[in-house]
Amino acid sequence: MPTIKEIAALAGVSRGTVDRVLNKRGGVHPDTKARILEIAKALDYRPNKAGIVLSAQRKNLKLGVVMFGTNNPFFDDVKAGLKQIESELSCYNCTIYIKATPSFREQDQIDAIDELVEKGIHALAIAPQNQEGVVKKVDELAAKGIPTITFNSDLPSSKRIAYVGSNYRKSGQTVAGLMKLFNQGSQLNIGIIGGAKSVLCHTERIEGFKDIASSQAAKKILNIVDVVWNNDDDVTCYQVVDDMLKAHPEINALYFTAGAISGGCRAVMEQGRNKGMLIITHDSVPSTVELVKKGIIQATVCQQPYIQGVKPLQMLFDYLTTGEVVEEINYTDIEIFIKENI
Amino acid sequence: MPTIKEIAALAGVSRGTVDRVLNKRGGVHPDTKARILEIAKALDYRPNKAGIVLSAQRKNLKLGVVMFGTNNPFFDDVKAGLKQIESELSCYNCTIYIKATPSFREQDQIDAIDELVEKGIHALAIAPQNQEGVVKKVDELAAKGIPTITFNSDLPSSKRIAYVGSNYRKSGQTVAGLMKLFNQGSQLNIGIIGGAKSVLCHTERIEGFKDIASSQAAKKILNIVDVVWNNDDDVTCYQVVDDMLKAHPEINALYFTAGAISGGCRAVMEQGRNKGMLIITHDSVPSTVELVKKGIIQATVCQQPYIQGVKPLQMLFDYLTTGEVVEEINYTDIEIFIKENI
DNA sequence: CTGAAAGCGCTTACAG
DNA sequence: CTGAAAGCGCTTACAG
Repeated sequence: MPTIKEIAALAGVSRGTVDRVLNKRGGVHPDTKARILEIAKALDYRPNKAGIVLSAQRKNLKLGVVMFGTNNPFFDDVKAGLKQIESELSCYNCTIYIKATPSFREQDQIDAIDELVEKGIHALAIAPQNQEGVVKKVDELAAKGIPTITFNSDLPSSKRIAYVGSNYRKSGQTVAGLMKLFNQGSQLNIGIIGGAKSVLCHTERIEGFKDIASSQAAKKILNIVDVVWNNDDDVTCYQVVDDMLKAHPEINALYFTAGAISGGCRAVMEQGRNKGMLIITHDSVPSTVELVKKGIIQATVCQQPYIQGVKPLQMLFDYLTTGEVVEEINYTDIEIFIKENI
Repeated sequence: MPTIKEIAALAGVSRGTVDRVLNKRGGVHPDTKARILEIAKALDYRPNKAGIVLSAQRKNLKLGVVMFGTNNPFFDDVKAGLKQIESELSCYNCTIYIKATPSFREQDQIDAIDELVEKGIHALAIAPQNQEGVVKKVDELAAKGIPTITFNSDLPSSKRIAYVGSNYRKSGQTVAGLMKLFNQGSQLNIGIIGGAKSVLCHTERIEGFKDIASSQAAKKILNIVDVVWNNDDDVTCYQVVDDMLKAHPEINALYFTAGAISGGCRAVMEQGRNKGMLIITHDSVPSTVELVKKGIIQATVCQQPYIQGVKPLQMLFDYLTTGEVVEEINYTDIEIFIKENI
């Protein structure tokens, strides 16, 4: 592998000059520049990451993380990923600041970002609320030269450099596909339990489900009877499912598109409706895993939460140190778990 | 983060001495050693990987890879993983030598290992045939100080330091679990198509399938009618499936536990038996993906082949440079793909 | 526009 | 048993 030192020797210049050219720092005579680029290309130069990272330690990088919904157990796995990458990056003199805003208030998230900027962060990873103020704030940071990566939920209209998370529409399609397979022939009368109408990922999953359910091939099999909302709250979920099942004795399948699943399942069991009831959910919080193992939930479709914690910070660190171009859309895998592989 | 330099200053010794203690190179006065260890512990010293890797470049590490079944398209994804990690490690002055032995002959694989040792490899990654001679060879390398990691297929009785690959028994169980869900209530009469009786992973999958099929809960639903072998060969597979279907008109489900799937599916289609036939397979070679998309195959259970290429070399490199303790058993995820998420 | 030097953290060969 | 020095590849602040 060629090094900057070798290129410098071949070009008859100093390593500093080669560095200036290769990293586009400017201020190099065009002829010298051309010569260096040619040699680098001929030798197929690729920078040595260990060298870059070691040198970058003097920058004392600071990365900020902002996320909402701290009290949702889904985020426990995300946090585990954050802890892991934090421990790795701390060896490189890189500090992570995490701000979790329990509420869904726009201003809280904006304040959190401001506090981090105050601390001097060089880049931001955010699980954002889909609100205009947050988009504006992200664009503001971009203008200041602070790159942002969204995770778990995207802000496609903002100037964020990348997104790491689920393709929610496709995961809703996958649930519909599973239901189709799980009940070949006979009809399913389906109750859908969403989280909140205002949360994009919950509605996108339902859209995805409908993509398949309303297709020619599935029209007669997947019959959506009702859609209710539980605000990710267990007590509410118990109530709405209890009501829905009483109102619709024909329901024989449930699709939980968000959290608070166990409350809803309790209603199913208390009404003695779990026998013959097909239940598919998302994510693998402990209470869901328990219900899958017991056979109450037949399948749960997951989105690699751990990776959602690790990858954004890894990408930002690489971006800031090696200047690596980042992939814009990084969908996590849509993983299907049943009793046997959970 | 504390560094060796800082510890040396605090202990009043040179960095070389700290290095000797921390990396157990011996030859340090017990008192000095104790003092250094105490300081390192108090400061929670963790070595800087960038420093280690940079320094390790002078070792000019060589890693060997041996794998069989080159002509099996399953290994294309594994090879893609190998290429990726090879490109990464080449920046660190680390060379990868790959030997693919097309045959299943024991001696070929042993010869391949010997050639690599001749080249001076510091460690070996091998997708091994489960044969006594290979086990002995791996133990021989271990005695020489050359560590081995198995991938795709394990040699648990050997002195290999780790395994990266599928838990085949569990993946067979997962297929049975899917079949149970896919046909709630009515009975499935199942034909199983294995690869070769002598290949451990094929038989383990069948054992796993039987674990579930013979359980109290599934006895009446999952009825295994016949088990045939195709030697991972398309022509053979067409023939055995053709015969099996003719002999057993009651068969309404097929479990392909190995390769050569498309040949078998052709037999199903030519007999007009695909309507109402539940087919579950393993892995995602292009022809299988095609059949899943067409709806001929309902689901395929995969084992992260790309990771099986990347991880063994990554682990060996880390082991040789940082001395990191390696996890012994590294099961890859059991991934379920259906039409919607493939 | 360019170079020389120091430094990031770790390891190694040599000298004593 | 221990230390001083050089080196892995890259970047940066300074001098010219």
